[in-house]
Amino acid sequence: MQHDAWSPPPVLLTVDLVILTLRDGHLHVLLVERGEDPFRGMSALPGGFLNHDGEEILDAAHRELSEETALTSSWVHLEQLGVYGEADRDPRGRVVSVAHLAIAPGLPEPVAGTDASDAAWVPAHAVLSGKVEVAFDHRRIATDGIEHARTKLEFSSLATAFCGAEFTIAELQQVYEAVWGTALDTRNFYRKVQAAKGFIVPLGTDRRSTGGRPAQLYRAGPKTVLFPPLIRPAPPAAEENMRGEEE
Amino acid sequence: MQHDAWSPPPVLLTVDLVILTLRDGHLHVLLVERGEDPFRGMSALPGGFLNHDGEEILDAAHRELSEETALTSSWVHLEQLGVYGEADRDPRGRVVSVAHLAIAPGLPEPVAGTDASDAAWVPAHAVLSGKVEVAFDHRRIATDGIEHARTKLEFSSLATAFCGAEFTIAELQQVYEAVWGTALDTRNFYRKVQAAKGFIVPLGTDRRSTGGRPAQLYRAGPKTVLFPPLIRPAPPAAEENMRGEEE
DNA sequence: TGAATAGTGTCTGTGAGACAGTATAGG
DNA sequence: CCTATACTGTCTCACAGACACTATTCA
Repeated sequence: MQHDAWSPPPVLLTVDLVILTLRDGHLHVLLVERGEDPFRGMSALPGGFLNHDGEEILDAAHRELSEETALTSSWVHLEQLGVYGEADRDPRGRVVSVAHLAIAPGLPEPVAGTDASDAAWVPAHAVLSGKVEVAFDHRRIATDGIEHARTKLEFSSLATAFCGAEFTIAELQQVYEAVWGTALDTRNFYRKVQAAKGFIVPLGTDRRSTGGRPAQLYRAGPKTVLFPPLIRPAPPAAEENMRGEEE
Repeated sequence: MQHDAWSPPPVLLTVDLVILTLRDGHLHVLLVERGEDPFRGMSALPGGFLNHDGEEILDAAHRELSEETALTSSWVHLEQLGVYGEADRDPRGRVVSVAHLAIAPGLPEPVAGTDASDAAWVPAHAVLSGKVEVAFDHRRIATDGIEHARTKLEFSSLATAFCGAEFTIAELQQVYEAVWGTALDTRNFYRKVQAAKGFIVPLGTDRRSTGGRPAQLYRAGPKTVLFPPLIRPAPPAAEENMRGEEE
């Protein structure tokens, strides 16, 4: 942190958001259509520059989030993901982006932000697979964000952020299945979420009917870290290479 | 990432390093004595501003690392930790720091860097407990870095970065014990590290004598993520509150 | 042969996955 | 009573922690 008399080179700081939600049982990412150069007309993650008046980075992320989704801070999970600052990532010059991960309960419809021409929920697999082109290094950022969410579902109560204030265990299971992209055994899932004390707490005998037996309602519990964790099933690996990546 | 005609406020970017190593069986952090204002004479994490010529953030971290420890990039683990950009964290103005975590094998002696008056290995607990005062928000950064390393030891082969190219299982166990601050059962440790295929690979029948039976030498294996992981023993909790933090 | 370090084998309980049936509502 | 959804109980196996002894070198 020490410095000499020479003035260090200033950079421009932006905040970019990987906003995830569940729509019809599938994981979606919010993308906006860029209304300005560079990459005008192309899809990109929502985000923007810091305000002038010494705005905090996290505050800027909250601001962008509410501009894009009309979501209040409550019931939204927001955390820092990492810095993306490669020198050539933005043709305008040295622009360093602080990426954030936001998790929101299913939202009715996207809201066009002030800066963006249009906003839309895009299936996560379309972004991951490259079927949808995105500006800058935003595919990388989105990929990192989704993987971060997948991992964090195992060890934290992050999944409840995809649900509203009240939810059933079946809904919670759908969250895990959608984010992980795998089917889970209902009985084992019930056992495990209830074994992790402090994860979810039952709301009296409340219920909600959809044509079958009413379901118990739960809300998020006080615990942030899950113990025991809900380990993600290993994807079918090519024999003797179970889980574990080469260097 | 969209922007208007107004020019966004530039910020100054620094790179700060949490460099960890093992010395006489204890975890140590490298601190430098600041030679410049602000906080002149106080301890701080090594770091500095980006160079002018479009230097990459990771390159800057490598540069600071070698300036401070005379360590080549090889055998050093270096990864991004996070961004620390609170508006009032630096009295000079808006200075945003990209913190990095570096893990190095035991180094003989610290090397005074170009910018720092002095550099010294400080026991991690002295920094965590607050016994050593550090400048800026560097205690927070160091705390986050150490916790990150502790967690990552469970699921990745990071521990081998604390060792040289060749090491014994006993040495590897000392790494885990020092970083986690707990004693481990030798027999279970042997079983687990050998069960995680690709973690360590034996080097023929090489050996090294220190007065007892020669030990098998190993080197780091190709796998980066450990499966099964080496779960950190839960610290003795106050009954019925085993692992899991309040919100 | 004694000291010092390296390495191994077993038992037991808990948790994870596989699996099938019961319970309660609306029509 | 049929359908649709919510929930529960058991068995088995693999892994984790606790624990004690054997192996190899040097002085």
